[in-house]
Amino acid sequence: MKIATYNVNGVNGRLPVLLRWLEESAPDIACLQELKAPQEKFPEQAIRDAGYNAIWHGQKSWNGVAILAKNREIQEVGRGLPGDPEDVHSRYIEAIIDGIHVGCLYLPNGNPAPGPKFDYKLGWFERFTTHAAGLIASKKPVVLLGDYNVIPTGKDVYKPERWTEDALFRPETRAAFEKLMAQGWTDAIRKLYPEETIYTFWDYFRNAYERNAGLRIDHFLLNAEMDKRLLAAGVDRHVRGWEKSSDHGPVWIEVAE
DNA sequence: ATGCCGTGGAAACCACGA
Repeated sequence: MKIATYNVNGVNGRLPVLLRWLEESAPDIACLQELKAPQEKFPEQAIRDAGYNAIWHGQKSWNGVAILAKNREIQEVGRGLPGDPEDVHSRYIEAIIDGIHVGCLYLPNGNPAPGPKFDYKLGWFERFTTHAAGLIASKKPVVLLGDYNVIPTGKDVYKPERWTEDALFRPETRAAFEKLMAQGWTDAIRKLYPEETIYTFWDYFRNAYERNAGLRIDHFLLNAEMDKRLLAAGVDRHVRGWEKSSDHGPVWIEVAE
C-alpha cells in the first residue's frame, strides 16, 4: 500500500501535472497541500475520473488540504487544526482509511522571522504537537504527513549556513520539531535513508532543481503501529522536472497491507 | 544575500510562498 504527500502549489493550475503523477505513481492514498482554491473550486470530478475519492478543506487564494484514496472509503474525522477557534487557515484534515489514521498537514511557513508570521507558525506547531500527543499512543497505525515547512537538520538543506535565520531552520523551529519527535514518532525517510541527501523541494529560480539546491521539508511521521508496517520510501524527484511543475516533489512510503 | 519564479485574485499590481 502506497501513501503519498504532494504540495501541489495550486490544485487547478497544477491539475494536468497532478493527474499525470496520480496515474504514473498510483498511490493508494495521496495527501495534497496548498490547493489555493476555495471549497467549491476543487476539481472533484477530474479527481474522481482518475479513480480517487477525495475529501478536502479549501480556502480562497491560499492554503487548502485534501486527502485522496483509490478504491477505498475515506472516513473523515476532522478538518481544521483544533485548539484555536480564531485560526481560520485550512491547513489540516484528518481521516481513517482502511484502519489507518491519516493526518494531512500544511504547517505555516513563518517567514519573515521574527515577527507575527513566525509567532503564528510556532503557535500552530504547539497546537499540532498537542494534537499529535493524543494520536501517538493509538493502537491504530497513524501517519502524520505533509508539508511541515521544517528543515530538521543541516543534512536536509543544500547550504545550511544560509538558512540559520530562516523560519524553516531557526533553532526555535527545529526545537519544536524535536519536541514533536520526542513523543516517539518515526521520520520514515530518515529511518530508511539515515545519511543520504534527500530533498523534497527546489526553488523555481536560480536553477535550484538542476543544481539540486533543495530542502527536505515534506515528512512522514509514523507511530509504532505504522512503523512496524513500513517497507519503503522515496521522492518522485523527476516530477519536479516536468513542465509546469510544483516547486515541491511528491514523496511516498510503501507499507504492508 | 537575494522572491531572480509561479500562483491566485484582483486589477493591470499585489500578497504570498520557502
